[in-house]
Amino acid sequence: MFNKETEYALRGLVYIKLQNIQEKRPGTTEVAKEIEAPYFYTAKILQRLVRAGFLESMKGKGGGFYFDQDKPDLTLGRLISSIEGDSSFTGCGFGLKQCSASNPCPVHEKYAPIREAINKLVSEETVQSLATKVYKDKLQPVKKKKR
Amino acid sequence: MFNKETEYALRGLVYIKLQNIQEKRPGTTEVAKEIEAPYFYTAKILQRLVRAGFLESMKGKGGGFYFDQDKPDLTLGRLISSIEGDSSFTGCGFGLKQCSASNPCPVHEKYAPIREAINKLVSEETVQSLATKVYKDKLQPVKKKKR
DNA sequence: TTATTAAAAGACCTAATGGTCTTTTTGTAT
DNA sequence: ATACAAAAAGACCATTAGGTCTTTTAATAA
Repeated sequence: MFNKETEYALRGLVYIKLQNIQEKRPGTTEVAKEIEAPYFYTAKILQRLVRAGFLESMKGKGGGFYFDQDKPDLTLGRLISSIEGDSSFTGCGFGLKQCSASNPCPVHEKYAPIREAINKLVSEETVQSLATKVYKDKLQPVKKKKR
Repeated sequence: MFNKETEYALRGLVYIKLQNIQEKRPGTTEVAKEIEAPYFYTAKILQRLVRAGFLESMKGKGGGFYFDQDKPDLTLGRLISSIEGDSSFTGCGFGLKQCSASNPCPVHEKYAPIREAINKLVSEETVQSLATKVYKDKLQPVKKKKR
């Protein structure tokens, strides 16, 4: 669905936040292992996220990555479009450029509700909200249905 | 949303079908112009579609591309996954590989209805159904709302 | 104040996608 | 029968995405 960089970024950030909740600051090695991404590539991606201001880092012994609690939560939408551009959300879902009279796009209407749902999802959910969910699931696993 | 090849293929096929309805068989030149894609690249893509059995072609004077009316309609899903692989539809929407207990994917549930809607759309709509819509819209433009 | 640890920077490589062009084959109209 | 028109084949090139590695900078613990 997304490109590799976005996927690694998303997974890495959620993991980092998850560790932060537990008062830990994971480093590149740990993150790369956890998200099953190549070490150097992970390092590069995390660097970019720091430069973009989405993430903080500490050098030296005991260093690692962490989120600034004072900054607002990072929505999936902002993260994704910072990496892939916002064409993923704004463009016509089926890539039929002009939806004009002379060249109408026949999928547009049918795709509209889907695009709306996606936009809702990525503007409501944040890296932090996802990490929190994972954390809660860890503590208290989902109840099984009766059988 | 999709890669270029998929986009050009989709747009090209819809255009070809649209011409077929009007008893015409467009050639590469015409298709490329219409979909605003590079001539040679369009040629290559159409060739692939013919080889894949999605489309027929005629060489020589008066030649061009057309659909075999006896073949079943080509769903968007089949077209897309023949070009991009089916990972676009089957994978977890947010690329968080394992949705297991140890590494749960927190977006999965929220994305599920969206994926379903997409799957429905791409399995119901076909190149032919889209072309027919465009054709009808051409003949009888959408009614404007009162104002 | 120095050794060690970890991120930052940036050069570099590889594979995949996107795109171009020339030559060959095939069909059809005349 | 032949000229012409059009697709088929396939080599080739450019750009981007994905990935690797070495060197540098900065922080901290001892």
